[in-house]
Amino acid sequence: MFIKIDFESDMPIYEQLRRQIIKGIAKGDLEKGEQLPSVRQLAEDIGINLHTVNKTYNILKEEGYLAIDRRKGAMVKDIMPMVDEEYINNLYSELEYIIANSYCRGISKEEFLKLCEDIYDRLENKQGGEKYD
Amino acid sequence: MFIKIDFESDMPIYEQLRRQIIKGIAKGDLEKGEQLPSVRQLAEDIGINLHTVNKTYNILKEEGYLAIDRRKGAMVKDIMPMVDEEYINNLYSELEYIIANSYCRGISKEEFLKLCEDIYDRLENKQGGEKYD
DNA sequence: ATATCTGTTATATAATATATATAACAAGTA
DNA sequence: TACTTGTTATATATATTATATAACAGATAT
Repeated sequence: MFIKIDFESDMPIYEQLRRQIIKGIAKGDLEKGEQLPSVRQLAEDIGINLHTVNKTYNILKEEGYLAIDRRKGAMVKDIMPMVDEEYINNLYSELEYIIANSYCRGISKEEFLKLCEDIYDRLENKQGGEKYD
Repeated sequence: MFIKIDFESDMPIYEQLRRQIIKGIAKGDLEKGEQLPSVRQLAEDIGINLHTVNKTYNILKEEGYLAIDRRKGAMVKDIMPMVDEEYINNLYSELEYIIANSYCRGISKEEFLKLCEDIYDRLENKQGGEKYD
């Protein structure tokens, strides 16, 4: 896999892992229906504990990203999770904070939107193969 | 003050407080040079411990938002913190995650940019008074 | 001078979150 | 039978978060 954990980071390992898997799905590095490594395998690859991987997998299952089959392990769901009210509220509040912080520091609306646009474009180009790098 | 703490939240109190102060500065609810309540006063108002407020104030001082005078207390700095490389890297990585999450859930680039634009506009209109609500 | 207000420092305590280690289990597969 | 899944349980260690209490230096107001 493509996982890189920063053991010096303030962010918990299980959360770093969770975010990288979501990024992986968004980029298409992880395709829908694709099998993920077993909790033991991934834990060994990264050099962390099996329970930490298990925690991440279960959170992602709860969020609607993964399906977990007791015998086959975890796979990326065919259908991605919904945009419910809770998600929107969270997104709004998170963006409100990030934008407030950027705004205070003098980042203009245009700069900020450009940054978001670039990130979005980079995702969409990655979809369906490695046409661009 | 305008602080509302959610004691059920997973987010630490000191971090909720930190974000609300940053939002307050961005909105202009807290003006540059303005005095903040003393750590004891604010702690009492919110119903939390003095040290929790103190922690937030010191983080915000470290980040360049506040100046703390031992005798007068904390005030909003006249000059806002810089956009250094560390901040940009953090912002990028944070947005990359948020956008990946939104993208997976089917939020289009246009929807996302519109949301950011609205949040930005709302901030800018709040500046310098209550012209709009 | 005295009382009162700042932030600061120190110490202690409790609860929770994070991460690991080890072992065992049920169920499916080779 | 041996090996693979995730799962469950137990235990332990460490770090984070939050609180409580007390005291201190320095400035300010009465």
